[in-house]
Amino acid sequence: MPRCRRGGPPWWEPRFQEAGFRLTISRQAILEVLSNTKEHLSAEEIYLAVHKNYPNIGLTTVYRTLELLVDMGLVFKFDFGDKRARYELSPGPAGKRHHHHLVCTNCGRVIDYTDFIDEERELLRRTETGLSEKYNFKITDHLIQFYGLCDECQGQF
Amino acid sequence: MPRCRRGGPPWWEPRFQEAGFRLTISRQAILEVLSNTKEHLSAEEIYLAVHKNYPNIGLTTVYRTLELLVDMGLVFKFDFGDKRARYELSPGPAGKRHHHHLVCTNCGRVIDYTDFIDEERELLRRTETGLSEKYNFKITDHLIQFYGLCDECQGQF
DNA sequence: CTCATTATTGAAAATGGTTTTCATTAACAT
DNA sequence: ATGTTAATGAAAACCATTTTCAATAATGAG
Repeated sequence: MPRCRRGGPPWWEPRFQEAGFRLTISRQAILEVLSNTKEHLSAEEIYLAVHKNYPNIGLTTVYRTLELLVDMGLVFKFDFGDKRARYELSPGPAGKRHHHHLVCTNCGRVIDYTDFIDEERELLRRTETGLSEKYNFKITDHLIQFYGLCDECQGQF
Repeated sequence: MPRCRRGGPPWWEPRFQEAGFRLTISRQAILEVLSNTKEHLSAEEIYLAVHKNYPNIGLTTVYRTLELLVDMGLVFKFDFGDKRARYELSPGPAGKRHHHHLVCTNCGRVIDYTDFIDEERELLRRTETGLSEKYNFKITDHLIQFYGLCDECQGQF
């Protein structure tokens, strides 16, 4: 079943207009899949989900579209150490909050957390200022991930 | 030319003893290469460096050894987004300081920095405590990287 | 020191996620 | 509508990494 949208066009539509890219069926389908999941899907998982409704959309297109979406900043690409890239729709204008990830090194589970983002933002600000002065390096992005054992996996050790 | 060591056995030797692994020529050669560079070498680069002195050590062994060293905690494995893993000798007992990385998204240059590590440690401590309580997640490691434009690449945009 | 045991190794082949090629199709401006 | 050009699908290529398997070397026992 579709998510609650008030019929209006999805927020990413103007982004295509501006950038001059065509908003094709494939691209919409892939964005739909990403917007309807809380998971961190791999390219193949996205392909399989899209394939249910659009059996003629190929894996190649999924890869190409994801690359485009990442370049456009609509989608984030992550590496959680399981040998394949995983994708996640960016928070968007009024969407999810910015978050980071906890990765269980035993079972691979990934937990999103939005707590402590404020502290991290403060760290980021100071680091950015400092490093910018020292190395003349302009920070545009950051990656913060924590690794460890999740609830269920702690018992095993 | 060899680094200044006072002839004593390298610090990683006992780690092999304890773990019950054999400290073979290959493993020593690879550790030597890693301890004599400031770069973030890829498996192939390590292979090429080792190959100069030990032409009979194969790439397979380099991969296998690196995996072992990472498991033993003697070496860190990083992904800077250039499609291959890069390796770095762990700080060791009296070695380099713990550091994080600045990655230039234009030229790929990687800068190590040890500044602000204290702030990060503080963030880590608080985050660890908080997330541990909320999700019962035991943090054992973290990955913090900043992306942006290095000194030289800023002019291009 | 010698031998047996078992970890380690090298070469070649396999793996598997991702990218490229190229002919075909479909979006969009006019 | 229609032409231009971006976007697509299928198959092949790519390429870092892993696996296979027979050969070799490190270590402990005697």
